[in-house]
Amino acid sequence: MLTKYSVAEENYIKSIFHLQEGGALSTGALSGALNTKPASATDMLKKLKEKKLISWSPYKSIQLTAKGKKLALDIIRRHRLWEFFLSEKLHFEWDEVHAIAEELEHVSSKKLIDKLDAYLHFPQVDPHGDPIPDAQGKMPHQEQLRLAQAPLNKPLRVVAVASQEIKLLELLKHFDIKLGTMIEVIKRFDFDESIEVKVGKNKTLHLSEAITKSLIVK
Amino acid sequence: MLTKYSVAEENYIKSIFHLQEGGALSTGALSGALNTKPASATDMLKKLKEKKLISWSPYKSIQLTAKGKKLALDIIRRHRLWEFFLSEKLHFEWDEVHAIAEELEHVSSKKLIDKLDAYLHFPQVDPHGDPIPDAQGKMPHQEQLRLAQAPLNKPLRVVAVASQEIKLLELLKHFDIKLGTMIEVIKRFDFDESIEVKVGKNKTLHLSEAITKSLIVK
DNA sequence: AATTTATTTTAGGCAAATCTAAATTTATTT
DNA sequence: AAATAAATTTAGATTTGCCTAAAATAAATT
Ligand SMILES: [Mn+2]
Ligand SMILES: [Mn+2]
Ligand SMILES: [Mn+2]
Ligand SMILES: [Mn+2]
Repeated sequence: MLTKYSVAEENYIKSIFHLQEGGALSTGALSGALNTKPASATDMLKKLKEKKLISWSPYKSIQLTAKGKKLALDIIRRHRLWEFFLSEKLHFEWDEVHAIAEELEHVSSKKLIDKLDAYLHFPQVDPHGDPIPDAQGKMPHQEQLRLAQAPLNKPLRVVAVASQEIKLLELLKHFDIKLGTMIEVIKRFDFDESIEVKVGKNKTLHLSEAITKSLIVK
Repeated sequence: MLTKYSVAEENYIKSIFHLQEGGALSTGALSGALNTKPASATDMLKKLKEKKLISWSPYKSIQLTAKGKKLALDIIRRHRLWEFFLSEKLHFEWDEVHAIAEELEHVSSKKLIDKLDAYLHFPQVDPHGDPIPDAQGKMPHQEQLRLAQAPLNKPLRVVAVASQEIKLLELLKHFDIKLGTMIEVIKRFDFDESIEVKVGKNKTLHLSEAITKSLIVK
């Protein structure tokens, strides 16, 4: 049970977990997310199947096994705890933590992560508002109301962003939108699915469809 | 200049640095320290030479270049800062920090290490009493008086241990000897180079040659 | 239903880091 | 100064993770 996995294996497992949330998971999408080629993904799928982390056969769909899901949640736990540490203690910016956590998440000591968790006072969400699985791999389910689907004229709080893309985070920083920011939808434009919002007290912004789909509010 | 090195390369460079402190450096000693075989060390020496981190030719001696030494000091900086963090903030024991830092030291972000340094208030020594190189790679030179060579009847402070071997650290923990512990040499026994010491106020211990050579005092 | 296009898998290769076994060189004894 | 022993290097393999190009399969069009 104390099996160790390689950095590559862990990155694949985590990506599979994230991508299959969003429905179907193709070899192409998987390799795309990992900056590899489809042929490489196929190689890895064979190995992950061998290790009973996924179920898959040539041309058939990819599913995490219970074992694979458990591993994925553990990696996500490490990733998000390190992100929280980087943001909260070392004062890194929103858009800088992800890349560093991508490396730190592979340091494997269980004791390290549990002590880090305690040191940070068991945070519930990472700096992007994403929930942090606990030591048993339980992850609180989060409502996924996108700003794109939100009702008009109702004050909403930004609780998460749907992507960690640096370009998105930069843009949000420019607009001064972060976790906790209050937003109200004023008007929808069917032409391009853009919307006009009120941010904070007095500022009015015009947000593209891409942005409204990336903001998760409550 | 933003060259990235592999985990294996970094481990070799660090070991070469440490081992050549203690005089001559053989391929066998190097591979021994890294738990590999001499043939593997030779392979790596070729690569490190190629990258101008060491000077070496078949059967000739191994020397770090200026570039190699700089890299070594940078890795040692990362290693010792993480050790300090693990000990000071996460309350790991003396003998647990080394193995984890061995992994953390390879996370490459310069900004991460400098922010960590600041967060820890620029510590001067790691939990084993070893000096931490600064951001420019300067490492304060440390007096290396071994308890084995120390004068009789003089109160001495333990400032470092010469090895991170778990077995040694366990033994020291058993004797309740740590950094800062005051020790006084009472008597030497030529028979086996062992010594009798007074530790703290009232306790008297008999220490083997292996231990007296591993304790650095001031 | 047949054809074309897109996706995925297989085949064959390469670089990194390791190994064992054999060859070479250096060091130590007689 | 040989002979023997020890250390080191080379030769040849293996595993992991990736690649390109070709083959196989599935999906979309005509
Ligand atoms: Mn990663
Ligand atoms: Mn995150
Ligand atoms: Mn290491
Ligand atoms: Mn140390």
